[in-house]
Amino acid sequence: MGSKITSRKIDYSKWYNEIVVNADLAENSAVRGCMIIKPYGYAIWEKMQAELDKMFKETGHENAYFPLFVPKSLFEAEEKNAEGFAKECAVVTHYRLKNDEDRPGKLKVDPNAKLEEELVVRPTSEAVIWNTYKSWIQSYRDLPILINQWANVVRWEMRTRLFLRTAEFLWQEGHTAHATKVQAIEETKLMNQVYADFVENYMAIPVIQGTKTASERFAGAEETYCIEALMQDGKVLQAGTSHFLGQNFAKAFDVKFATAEGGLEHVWATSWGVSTRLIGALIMTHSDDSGLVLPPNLAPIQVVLVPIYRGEEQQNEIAEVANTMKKALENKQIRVKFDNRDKFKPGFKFNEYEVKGVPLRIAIGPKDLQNGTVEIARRDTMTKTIVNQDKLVDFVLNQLEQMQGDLFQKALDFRETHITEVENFEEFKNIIEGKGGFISAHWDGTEETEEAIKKSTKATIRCIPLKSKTESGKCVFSGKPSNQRVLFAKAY
RNA sequence: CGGGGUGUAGCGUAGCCCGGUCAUCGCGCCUGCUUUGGGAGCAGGAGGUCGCAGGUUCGAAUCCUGCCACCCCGACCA
Repeated sequence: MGSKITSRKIDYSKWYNEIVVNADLAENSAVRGCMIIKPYGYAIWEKMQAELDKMFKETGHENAYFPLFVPKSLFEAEEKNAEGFAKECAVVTHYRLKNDEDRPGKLKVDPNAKLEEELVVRPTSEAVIWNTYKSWIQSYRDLPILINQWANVVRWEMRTRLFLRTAEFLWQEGHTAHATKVQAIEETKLMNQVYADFVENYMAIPVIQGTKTASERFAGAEETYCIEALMQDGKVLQAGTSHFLGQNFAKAFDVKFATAEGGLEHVWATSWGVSTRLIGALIMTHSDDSGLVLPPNLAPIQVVLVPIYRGEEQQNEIAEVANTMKKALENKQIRVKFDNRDKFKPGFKFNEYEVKGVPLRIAIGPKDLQNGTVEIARRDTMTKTIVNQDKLVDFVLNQLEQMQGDLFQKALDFRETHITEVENFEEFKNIIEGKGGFISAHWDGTEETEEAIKKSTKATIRCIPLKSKTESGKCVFSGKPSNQRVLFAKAY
């Protein structure tokens, strides 16, 4: 369990649920496969939102909001996209309930309130947005359109998994329109880079950037860029995608613009998104047996102050010192909580904040008052240090920065030791069944081989990495010639 | 939709084979006192249509039938 997960036999879902429930992050909802995010978990999401939003704006994007309901006729306009999502759509067919005469006090759907046209609850918003863009775009002067939406979407998956694949989830979806193919592809790559930067720098999760194979591509996309992250149990999670949509949506929704040269052309599109699935990635990358471990850059509470005292007089005395420290730390933009609740003992609080993954805990007791010190405990290493009060602020700043870097490095080391180059299919199967992680292998580029490997091992091609050298070799499955290695893994 | 499993207090559970002081225990909750440098102790207390509906029986949490819900495995998962 926890950080020492090396065996594939461990019941990972149990470990995961344990952390989630203990950490007050979420619990299963009465609604099938949906989730309830408690305030503390939501605070993490808000922090992620804030940082991502900043990055989107720095790259020229604006926020907007589009409807939750998509009329079926609009939804089916881009055929590939519609087909890809058809099997997981929640559909609104009626708009009214009425009293059930057979069961007093109960309601039933009013058959007279059937909608003329069904409404699809958005599984993604391309359709409704491109229908809107049609009226916003006439000239090259209207381009590019660089819009992002923060929203919820619904995908009626047959099987759900908390945070990783919930029926309803929160996300952001960017939808851009460009005058040229080159610009659209640049946008696609740019956002892939933004995601990689965010996930690595804020979440301390190393990712591999790459492109998807045709079979793993987004329905309706011509190219899908992704970031893939390795979890502690050896499985891989797709953490974010950025799609080059070509002119597919422009053609489906008839979005044309007048060029500077006087021509009329379809616009080029991209879409990109990350979701609350990232919270799952965060948990599965850093957590250990004692609960969550949050990277300082994301932690809603970075430092918690726990007083230790005997009697009201001493409590007041310590509270005064603690409040002074709190102010000093807050002056350096550190997020601090002083937990002066008298109902709980220190040991209880220590445990509580460990479960919640608070990076640093400062304990102040009578000994510290006497010595002018505090005890500082680090969540990731579980080490304690006695620090002089006058050096507190510098120490904390330094430790937060250190911890952010250490968490990333630890995850990176784990990943680097879990990328295995293999040359034959026997080896391939052994790694997948045993060690797990990424497998770097040659692939002949055919869908048949990809499918056959998936059937035989459950491993899929996670991506064709952007940073990979060309190298000639033989396909690990078919033996046919190949000029590049791709990354295989079992995925969530 | 297939295969397996589970429904007993807010949560986690014992009891079910073999029907009869069996509604058990832990956590949590409430009151009081003592506690506070690693999840407090003691004493007292509140809280349950045993998933639902039938049936068998003198008697059902327990046996039978049907239904419902949830979980796990699979199919599915841009």
